[in-house]
Amino acid sequence: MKLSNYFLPILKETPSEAKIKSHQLMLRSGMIRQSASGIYSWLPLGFKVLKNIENVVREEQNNAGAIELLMPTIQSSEIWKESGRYDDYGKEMLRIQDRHERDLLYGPTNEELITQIFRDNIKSYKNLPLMLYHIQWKFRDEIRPRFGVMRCREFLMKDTYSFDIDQAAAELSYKKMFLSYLKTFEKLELKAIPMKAETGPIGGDLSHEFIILAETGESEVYLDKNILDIETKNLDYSIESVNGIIEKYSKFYSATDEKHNKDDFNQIKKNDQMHTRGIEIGHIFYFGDKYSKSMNALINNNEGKNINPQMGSYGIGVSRLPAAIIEAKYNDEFMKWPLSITPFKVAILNLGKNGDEADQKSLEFYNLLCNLKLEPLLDDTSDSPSSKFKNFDLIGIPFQIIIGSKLKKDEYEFKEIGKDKKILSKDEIINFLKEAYKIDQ
RNA sequence: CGGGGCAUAGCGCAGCCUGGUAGCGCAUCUGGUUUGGGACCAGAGGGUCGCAAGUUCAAAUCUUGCUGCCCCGACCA
Repeated sequence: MKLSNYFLPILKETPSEAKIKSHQLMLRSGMIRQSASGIYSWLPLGFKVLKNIENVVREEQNNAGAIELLMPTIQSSEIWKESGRYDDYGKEMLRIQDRHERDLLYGPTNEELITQIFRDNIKSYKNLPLMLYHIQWKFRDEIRPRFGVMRCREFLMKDTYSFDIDQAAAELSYKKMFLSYLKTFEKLELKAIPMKAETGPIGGDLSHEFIILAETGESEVYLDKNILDIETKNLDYSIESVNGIIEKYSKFYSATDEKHNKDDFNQIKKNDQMHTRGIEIGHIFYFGDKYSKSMNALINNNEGKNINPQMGSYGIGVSRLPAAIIEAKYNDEFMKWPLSITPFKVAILNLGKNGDEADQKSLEFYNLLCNLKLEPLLDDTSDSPSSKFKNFDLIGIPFQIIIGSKLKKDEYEFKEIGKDKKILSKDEIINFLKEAYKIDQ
């Protein structure tokens, strides 16, 4: 993409309504614009990041054996009346009437709908276990939206639902998701810590929140530092690995303030005690037959008896993640996106003038990178070099190729954000990028 | 919903107290000079001062009501 053809409205100044760095940065770098309190438009740059995150999440759901489908944003009130949540959910649910004065709602979550789909189509234990998920916009009419996309009313969520024949099988599904969450957040370069959680209005008794540490986080958290050292890089979905995963974490103390227990916490060595804040980026629940029972979802077990399947649900706040990642990775001078989700893989800063050598070198390099699927963003505007430097440090594309008039024919300045500039040849840069992004050719 | 604050050009703000021609910086457009860490000169465009009512000869400015937005709290992915 050439910047001269792109839509990237960068703000030099910070809008006064943004109070935390992720919100400020997302506004300044032209990722989002607010439409109403807690409701945002995603501009091209932000949209790319969002879609890339969505894909990382999707890929790992698929690896875990979950199957993607898509349910609507608007739901009928009927099924919510069946489960009893039409009244329980309260004012957070946005209720709508159509022209026939039928009661509809903008879905805040999808347990009812997925249970309906399940009960209408699955009748036998032979079809279990089953994990279904979708990535869809939700609406919760929060009392107080804040912090940009971190806590908004309309948000994109990945929600998975598991159906199993009995509790033991359901716990295995739960552990699978637990593991897939660790892998997902690992790919996003986030250190996510699972913590035992309250189950809230969704109900049930086995539940974990996945939290990343950040001073601006909304939850207070207490933990044993050693939990941060648990290795998540080489996890696989073997039965041993899945079965052991929760135990690995339960060896070390970690809790949000709701579940915090002072006595337990004080048994940790003083040096290992950590009290800080965190951002919740995922939440998983096992809730048994809460919905399958109230909504009369029945399957035949291997004795020919009708039973209610055991269910769980597993959410990841996809639209919250860009902000959470910024909170975790921005260091007051520059932003560097994780390679797995960066909006462009490499930036080319053309410091030359129309038609001069640097300009030509930039275009050639640009075309080459496009052909290699290294998705470059070329700054071909006539802005001053210094303004280009500032803009690109703000946007956070991990690598920059800087092409000015200083260097010889096959010399280019190459910078990885946060590190010193190097002078490299074209081939060296391309090999480096191919390796960084694991592109073979 | 309780408490606090804000609303003037795309963004950041001044003007309001003490009523009388709507301003500054950035951004935008035109022309020119520039070009390695947010360049310079000259010119231009852009506003029902959030909405409504009231007071007044006269309201961005004073009064009342409404709406929107932000912050703190209770609630949450």
